[in-house]
Amino acid sequence: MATGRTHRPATRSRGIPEATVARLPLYLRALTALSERSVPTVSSEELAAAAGVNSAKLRKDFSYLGSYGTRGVGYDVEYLVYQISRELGLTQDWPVVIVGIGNLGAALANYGGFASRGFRVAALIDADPAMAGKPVAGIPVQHTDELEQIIGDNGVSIGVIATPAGAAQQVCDRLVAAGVTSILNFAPTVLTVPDGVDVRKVDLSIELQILAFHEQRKAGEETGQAGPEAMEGPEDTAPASPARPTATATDRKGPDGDVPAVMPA
Amino acid sequence: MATGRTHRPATRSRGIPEATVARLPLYLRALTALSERSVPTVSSEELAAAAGVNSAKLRKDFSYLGSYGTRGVGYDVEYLVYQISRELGLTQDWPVVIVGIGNLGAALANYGGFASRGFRVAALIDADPAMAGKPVAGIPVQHTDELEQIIGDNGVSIGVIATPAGAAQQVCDRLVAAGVTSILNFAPTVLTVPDGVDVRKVDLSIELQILAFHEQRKAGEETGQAGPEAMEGPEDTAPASPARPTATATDRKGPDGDVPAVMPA
DNA sequence: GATTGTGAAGCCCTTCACAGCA
DNA sequence: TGCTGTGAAGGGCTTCACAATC
Repeated sequence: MATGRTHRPATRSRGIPEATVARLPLYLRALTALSERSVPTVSSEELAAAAGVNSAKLRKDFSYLGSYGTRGVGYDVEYLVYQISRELGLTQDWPVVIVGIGNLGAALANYGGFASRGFRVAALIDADPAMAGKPVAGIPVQHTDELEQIIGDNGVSIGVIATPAGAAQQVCDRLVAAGVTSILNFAPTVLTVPDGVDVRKVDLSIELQILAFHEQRKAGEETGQAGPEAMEGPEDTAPASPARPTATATDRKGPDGDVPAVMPA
Repeated sequence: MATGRTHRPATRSRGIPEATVARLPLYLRALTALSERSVPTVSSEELAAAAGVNSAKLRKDFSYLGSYGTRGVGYDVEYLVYQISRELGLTQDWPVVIVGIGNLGAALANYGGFASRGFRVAALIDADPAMAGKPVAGIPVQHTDELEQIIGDNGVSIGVIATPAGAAQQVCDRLVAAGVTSILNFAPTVLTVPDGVDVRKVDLSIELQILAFHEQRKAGEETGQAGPEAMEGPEDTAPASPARPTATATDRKGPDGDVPAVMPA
């Protein structure tokens, strides 16, 4: 997962497990697609396939919301769309501000998935005075000086941070002080927030690194190697392995053999 | 969690739990920052704070990699940076292609976090002929027709999909056929891939929906309400609740009371 | 004295398997 | 008969707490 919760880490929210909450948007998307095709009902098996999960998990998830299905038949699509939307709080309007209108901020502003799900981009905010007034996705960018005013006037409780890493904590502090209690952070920084404020993090490079880990293992398997320790060692392009500090004869009990000296292939 | 694994869902990779793998990039970032400040050693407590996790978890995570610390002292920063980089496969060069050079694709191409972590943007690919040759982040965009050629010539095994939802599966199929075995998907679609191909998903609107869920609960608590079912009901801005299909007197055994008729406040 | 490394306990989540119901 | 809803079992991850080590 590309993400990390910060607040309420293991607390069930009104009996609904976090893991279930995280899947509700997935179900909602699949259901919306069915709804647009005017499909009246759907079985747990079909819906699970569309959402990319297994059907037992889906039924368990729905059981936390209530008994919304009909045995022998399945789930009514429209009804379920409504119930999940309600549970997620999407039947109300959520004004959102995006801070940091670079490439990513602009991408977010243009992202259609927001408007269609109860979110409304109330304002775009950037620290660059040259950006002020310039329309992005049809919304004029406003200067950071007006941040507090904007939050207050629009009753914004959700903020999106798409600034460079260096500015993120400061922006975060101002958002929180102005009344924002939920933050979606795209900057590669760990944000510190007071209790009662939720932070979710999306980190593009972390996802790639996780993929690289698995990719490396595949490469190792292909060539009959066991894993990364068979692949590594001083490379042409990489810095040489730093010597173990304070190395003795008995330490370095890694899971497998010790550091080999040559990189195969 | 902004993400979803698709392949190897619960399989430990060479004894390293998935949850641990997902945190290694976090530790790596914190360690890199310490390294740049020339900090020689760090305790599990300090590093955990910098990475935003608890120290017992961090020590457990590192224990899967081997005994890389020194009791009574802590961890050697440089040594740990190298070991984690190696474990993640970042000591080698990973050529990456980005398909779909809209706002998001451009943001990804410009994202500095890639180059600094062993990833190299080998090519930018877009279906729009008007984009062809146009430089983005200093790299000329190439047309989709050349996709297979590019993958083959550069030995690309990791692809990033930043296209609209409708094009994602088709692009995915072509990437996989050309030899890509890891995909980072930003399109709001569930991708179907053959065994042996990893997909990770980053979905911007899902993260916001999860925040909205918690935000809604906070609002309910403030006003002394228990949860969403106390907040919902037909709203001015939302469509009225669809009637339960085939409703009888005994069904609808939701976790709390039944659907109220009026929205407070 | 300080801090790591790790068995053990507990918790949460997933999966199974089937009773219950339309 | 077909499919949902759910207790129970199983597995993985987190947290605790302390022995081992520097």
